[in-house]
Amino acid sequence: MIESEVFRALADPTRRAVLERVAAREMSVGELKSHFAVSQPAISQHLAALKGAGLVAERRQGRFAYYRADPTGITPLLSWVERYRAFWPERIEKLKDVLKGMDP
Amino acid sequence: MIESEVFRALADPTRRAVLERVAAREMSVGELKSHFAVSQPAISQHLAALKGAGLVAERRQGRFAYYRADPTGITPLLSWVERYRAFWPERIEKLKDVLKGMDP
DNA sequence: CTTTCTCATAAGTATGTACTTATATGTTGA
DNA sequence: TCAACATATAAGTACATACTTATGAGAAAG
Repeated sequence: MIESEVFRALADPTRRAVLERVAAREMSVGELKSHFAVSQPAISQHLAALKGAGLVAERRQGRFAYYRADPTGITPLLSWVERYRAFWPERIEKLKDVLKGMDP
Repeated sequence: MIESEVFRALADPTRRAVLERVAAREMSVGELKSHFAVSQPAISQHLAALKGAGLVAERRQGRFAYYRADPTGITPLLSWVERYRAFWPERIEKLKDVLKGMDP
């Protein structure tokens, strides 16, 4: 299930930090690695997980791989939250509007 | 970190389903169990994880334990999403309003 | 008191995950 | 052509997690 993949991808703090880096701006694996205390394969593995969850996109150029966050990636998460509407009577209505404003 | 606990708690599909049940209405462990194909200890363990993440609250009455979803529990998740503001220029502003409307 | 119930905890197991080092794949520049 | 580079993949390891069965703790009912 895609929902589970997104939640699982975000459950790891290092992976969230990686996502936040590539959300700030597109970045190569090497530059990304320079910000973390883990090996290059670990970064590549985190990126693969984020990509599998639809949270990042990849652009290949020569021997470099540039990653950036995909803004549509957290949609499944927001959709899941939206399903709490019955539980959160009024508050959730505004979130619904946010979802409508997003690309489908 | 509480963020990680929330994401980890929600990463498991059974646990999300449990949370959705107790979000619909307060329920005892036994009744909750009747909706799932896992053992009673498994349900208790899922509830302990959800409680640890602040997603459910417990009410004890005699030999029964009643669980209900805690609406403030997903706040860390929404706060994390809100930190994407720089990445999602306009869309996220509305989500910010949602957070303001919530109990702190 | 003792049995029955509701639930939590303990202990064991199989699978998943986050990392490592080593190596493979493909690209560039000397 | 080939050596250095950037990244991905493979394989191994330590720890986490999702389950199980067995048992413990407390409340209710006989």
